[in-house]
Formats: sequence, structure tokens, C-alpha cells
Amino acid sequence: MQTISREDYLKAILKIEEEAGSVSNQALVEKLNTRPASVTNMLHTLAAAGWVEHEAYKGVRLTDSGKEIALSTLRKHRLWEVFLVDKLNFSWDEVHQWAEDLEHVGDEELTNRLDAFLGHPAFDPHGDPIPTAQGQWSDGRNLIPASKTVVGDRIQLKGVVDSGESYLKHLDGLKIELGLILVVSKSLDFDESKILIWPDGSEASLSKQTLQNMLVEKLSGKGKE
Amino acid sequence: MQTISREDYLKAILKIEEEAGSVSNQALVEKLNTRPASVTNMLHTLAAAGWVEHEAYKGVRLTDSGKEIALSTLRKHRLWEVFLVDKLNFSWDEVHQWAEDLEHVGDEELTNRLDAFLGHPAFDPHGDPIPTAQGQWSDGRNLIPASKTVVGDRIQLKGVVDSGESYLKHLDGLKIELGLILVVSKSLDFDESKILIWPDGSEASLSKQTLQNMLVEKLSGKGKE
DNA sequence: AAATTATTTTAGGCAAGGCTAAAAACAAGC
DNA sequence: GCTTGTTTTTAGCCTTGCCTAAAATAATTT
Repeated sequence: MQTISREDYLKAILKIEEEAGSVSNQALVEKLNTRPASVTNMLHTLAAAGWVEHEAYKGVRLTDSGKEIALSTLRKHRLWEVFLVDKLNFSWDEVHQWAEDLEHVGDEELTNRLDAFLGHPAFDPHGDPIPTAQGQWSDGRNLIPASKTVVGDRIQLKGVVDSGESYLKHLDGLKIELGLILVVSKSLDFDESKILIWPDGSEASLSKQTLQNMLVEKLSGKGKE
Repeated sequence: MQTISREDYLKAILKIEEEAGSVSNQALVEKLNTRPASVTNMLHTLAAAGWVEHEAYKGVRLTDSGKEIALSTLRKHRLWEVFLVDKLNFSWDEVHQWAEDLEHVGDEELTNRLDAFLGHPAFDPHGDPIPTAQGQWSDGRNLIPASKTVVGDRIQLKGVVDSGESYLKHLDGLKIELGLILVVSKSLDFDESKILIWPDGSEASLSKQTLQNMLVEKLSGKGKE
């Protein structure tokens, strides 16, 4: 049967599969902030339930039924995040922890009604795609990290790689939010930082690290590539 | 620290205190559908946390801090019920189980924002009063069971005693919902049932048991008392 | 008051899911 | 091929909260 902890593991496995291709116990230890022995334990439980295939020392893979649960949990998580931001006016850096709890509440019916109530959003407040009720992974976008842009590019922020609270607060401080359009004005070889121009004409310098975590879309190319 | 189970116990104790004055272990066994030994166990835990005062064989009482947690949990429960009915269009008989989960999510801040989003409702979908953020128990209404009405009374349904699914579905079948205004047309001594008139002129007979569970307000007395 | 019945508590287990410490397996470097 | 270091597993323990069965206490009847 599904429990909170099991859903958390399945979701973590799904995300690591996406990010890294294969899933090591070590990766789960880091993602779930737990100990290696706990991971081994839980993988046995998940394998016994038929949600993952696990061969000792060889890593894990989600089965179809495991993937279904993981996607459903992720869908709920992201829909609740939209709810918290759009309806309760929380900021994008405040919602993760509550969504972490809310994702374990409700069935498909409730989730679909929530989805309809929110207007069938395609992306969550961090720009991550929301799986559909059919488990479709709808990210047909071609986003690139802002660190890969060149002088002259007009770019729009569409997502973030790291949606941890501290990074998001950092962006808040820079008046950077999803949908913001920026122009790359200067690129410094020295430390790979860039100077960007805001729509109001103001400028600021962003570090390499900040840029790497910003997922942007290149708009109508004013860029000199 | 607060856990789901502890919050459930505190909420149950609060409700039994309201309903019955004093709280026996037996009452908790019934309300929480558990075993006597489990109740004794948990009461020790709650007493150790300072949330209840418990003397062996003598019953329990909430302390101030215990009551605060219980009221906050009840508040969350009822606000989420309003959300499910008003925003996600569930019917009043479908929401209890989900609210039972949702009540354990979020802090005061989230709850207050939900409250504001819902327009500061005073009552939940079953007519039960919603405690305020300050823990005020705002039921200044003077409701009576419909079984205590007399012929000629014009009454409005404001709440139910039993908000279990089967009773609510029974009312649904009779086209009875919160806010409905009825007129008592006949009272049968035989089985203490009554015949009532709907606003559209139709009539139906309600059993004693059905009437006892309907909490109504007497409107402008057309009644012959 | 004594006996019966009902309620509550104690005693002892069980399952989930976490942990530490130690052993085993794998991967790399010499 | 051995040695060293990393990763994974095993072994064994802990906590929460549930359970059953039996003992203790209260309440009710006779």
C-alpha cells in the first residue's frame, strides 16, 4: 500500500532518473537527506510492492506502476504549488514545504478537480511542467541555462534548475521572476558573469552560478551569434 | 511534538468535551475507532506533552495548550471542507475524509490565508461553526432539532447533528440542503414523524430520526405555539 | 456488602521506517 | 594482482502508535 514515505521515494527516483539517467542509492541518500541503510531498506519494500526493479549493487529502475505513482505524486505536488501561489498569494520560495505535505492528500478525482479549478496549468510556479492526468510529461520547451547566452540575446526566464529557497530568495532580491525578459548586455570572460538589462532600463551583473540555474528561452533574435 | 495521531486525539477530546461535558476513554475508543489500550497509551503521551491532564480511571481534560492545538486543527478541518465544497464543487457528503488529511497540513499563516481566500466563512458545509484564528468558538446561534418543532413553524436548516456520509446522502435524496426553508404541516403522534412543505409546494414525511439530526432555526413565527 | 459487569490500565508484541556500526562488494590506482 | 577508497548491504537497535490478553479498578445489581 502507498504511504507518504514510499511516495517520496518514488518521486525522488523519478526525478533522479530524469536528471541523471540512472539512480544510485547514494543519489537517493542526498535527495532524501537520509542514510544509506534506510535507502536499501526502502528499496526492498518498493521492490516487493512491484514499484521498482532493484538488483543489489546495481541501482534501481521504476516499473510502470511505480512510475504512475511517482508521476501522480509529482502532479499533485506541482498543482498544489500553483494553488498556494495563485490563490493564497504565497511567493515561489515559500511553497515547497507545504506542497511536500499536500502532495500526499487526495485521489485522482480531487486532483483533477483542483487542476480544473486552477485552469489546467501547464507549469508550476518554478516553471516545472505539470504531468497531465494521463501521466504525460509535457515539456516540449527548449530551455537553456542563462549562462549559455551571448551578448545581444533577448531572453525570458521560464524556469529554474535549483528551486531551493535560498536561490529563489536570491532571485527575488534581484527582482527576477518567472516571465521576466532580459537582454544580455555584456559577458565577462574573467569570471563568466554577465551584465543584463531589465525592461525598465536598469542593469545588474549576475554571477556564473546564478546564470546556470536560470532556464531561459531565447526570444526573437536580436542576438549577434 | 505534534503528529497526525496526536492532533486527531486532541480534536476528538475537544469534541467530546463539547458534546458530553466529560471525556471517558470509552468515548475516545468510539470516536476514534480504536482500542482501549491505545487510548490509555496516547493519553500518557499527551499528558507528558502537557496537552491534557489525565488521572488514571478519572478521565481527561484539555489544558490551555492542548485546547489551542485542538481548535486550530478543527479550524483547519472546517476551512478545508469549505474549500472542497465551494471551490472544488464536492458535495457536503464527500469532503470529510479529505479534510481529515488536509487538517494536518499547514501552519497558522497558511490557514489564515486560506480563510481569507474563502472569504472568512463562519460555518462549514455542515453548518458547524469555524473557530476563529483567535480560537473563538463563534456559535451564538440558537438551533433546535427539527423534531422539536410544531405544526405551523417555518424553519430553516442550519446544521446537522450527524454529518456522516449516509445521513447526508439521505438528506440529498430528500432534496434537503443547508439553508432550505420548510414549513411544518403535520405532526404524527404515532411515530413522531412530521410532514413538511418545501418552498415549491411539495410535501414529504420525515422520520423522527431524520428530524432529530436536523438543526434548524425558527423563522418569523407563523407557528401556533 | 457481595457479586457481577463494565471500564481502564498494564504487559508484551508487531509493523513501519528511521538510525549506527560493521561487513561485503565494487572501482581505481599502483 | 593487490591495495585503497567508495558504495551498498546486513545486522541489530530505536521510536511511534497500533494491537491482544490479562489484571486491576470502578460501577451496578442483587
